[in-house]
Amino acid sequence: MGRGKIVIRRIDNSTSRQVTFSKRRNGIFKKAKELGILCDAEVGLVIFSSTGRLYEYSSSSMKSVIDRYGRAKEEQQPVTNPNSELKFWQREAASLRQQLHNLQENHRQLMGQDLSGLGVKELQTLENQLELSLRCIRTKKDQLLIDEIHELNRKGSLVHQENVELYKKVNLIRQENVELYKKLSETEAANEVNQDSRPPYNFVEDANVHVHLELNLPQPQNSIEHTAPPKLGLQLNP
Amino acid sequence: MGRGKIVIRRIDNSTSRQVTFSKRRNGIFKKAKELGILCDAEVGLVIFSSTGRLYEYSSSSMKSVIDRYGRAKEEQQPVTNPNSELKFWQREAASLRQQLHNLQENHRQLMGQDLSGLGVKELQTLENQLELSLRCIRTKKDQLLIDEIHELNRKGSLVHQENVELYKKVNLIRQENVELYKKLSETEAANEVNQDSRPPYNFVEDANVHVHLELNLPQPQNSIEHTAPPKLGLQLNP
DNA sequence: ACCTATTCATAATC
DNA sequence: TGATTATGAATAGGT
Repeated sequence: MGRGKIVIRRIDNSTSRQVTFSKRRNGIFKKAKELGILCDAEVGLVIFSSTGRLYEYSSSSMKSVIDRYGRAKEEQQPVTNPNSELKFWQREAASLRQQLHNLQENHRQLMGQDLSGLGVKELQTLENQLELSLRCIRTKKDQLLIDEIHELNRKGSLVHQENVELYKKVNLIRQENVELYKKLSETEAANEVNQDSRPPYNFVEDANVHVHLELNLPQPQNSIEHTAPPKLGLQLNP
Repeated sequence: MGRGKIVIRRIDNSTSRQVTFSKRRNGIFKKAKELGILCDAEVGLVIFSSTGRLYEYSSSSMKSVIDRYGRAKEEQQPVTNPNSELKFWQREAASLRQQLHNLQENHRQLMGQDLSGLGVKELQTLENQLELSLRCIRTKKDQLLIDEIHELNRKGSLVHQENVELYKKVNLIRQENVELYKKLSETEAANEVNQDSRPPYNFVEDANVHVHLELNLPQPQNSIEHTAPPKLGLQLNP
């Protein structure tokens, strides 16, 4: 795989050796990565160049790989007390790893990956399960949205109620205003002072506002005759 | 570098994953050896397969490589310290348990359970994922079914072809029979022997069979005139 | 570092 | 598994 075939023996020329080292180091690192990804393997690779420089690659972390290596290499030490607890944890971890592995496979299939090796019947089961899940999730989502709408309506109602109160107050104050204006007129008439009467601007303004709002409320359903606040929100249960 | 190009991503099919693992593991070990020899480097390579099996190569000894690695990293790695070993396993188990727990939660949600605590946005994401999965799975299933139909059609064709050959033979033999009968009649006539001629039962029987089969084959598409076998199977690509 | 002829690794197939 | 082979990848040697 080059311009010519080479025999595998130490390259004498130190420059070529260095060049070849760089190239092949990259090559092997690439291969290591690919192996890890393609085959779902945990890979650790440590290389010291002839000059002593360290190069390393690990699919996870070098510490993890070395630890695992150390553990995997321990099949000696037959009978000692602290060993039994160690063994327990080792078995525990192995079991957990296995469970995790199984669940991961299952999970991937639920995600629609890794489907090769499944038959029509299994695919049908998966499909049914997913449809079921989908229905649950959609129901839940719709419920959330409906709840949110209800909540908004509730708040709208409160604001509406508040508006009703405010309109009542406005009416009262306006009434008071009218009364006061009447009294003032009477008093002025009694005093026979001929001044041009100032028009009640507040009153006229309020009336305008009132008419404008009435447009948004075609059916007044409460006892407040002329100053009802607009109804708010999407009414789900009228 | 094979019969076809591949993308570097986890191989779904577990059998091909294993096969590829074997091949590439050998490949990378070879590369590691060559690098060590050609470039006078110290190489350590540790690979755990997805099933947890350990494979290793070292140009010198793995212990030496790991020790040197530890020194280069200015860390001490007492791989065989029973106390820290115990701690490690306990942490490992805890970590695995945690991962398992997370995955289980995720899994349950994919199954449409345990949806409380999710917002509309998360539910929407889940829904999209499930719809995607569903599409994948249905595609896969449909493909399997279509493949099966194609296979059945293929077999049907073979049988059909065989039938064509058989019908040809039948025709030939019938022809031969007719000829023989004619000759026999002529011979008998020539011999002026006045026997009642026996009707050719075989011929009549064949004709009946022929008519019956023809009912299943309204459009004879080959040159065989009277004895074509019925066409089989659901024709997907006519 | 880049180029390319050549060897090599390996994906697909049986 | 193991063998085979077409094909793409790695790389030796050169600039």
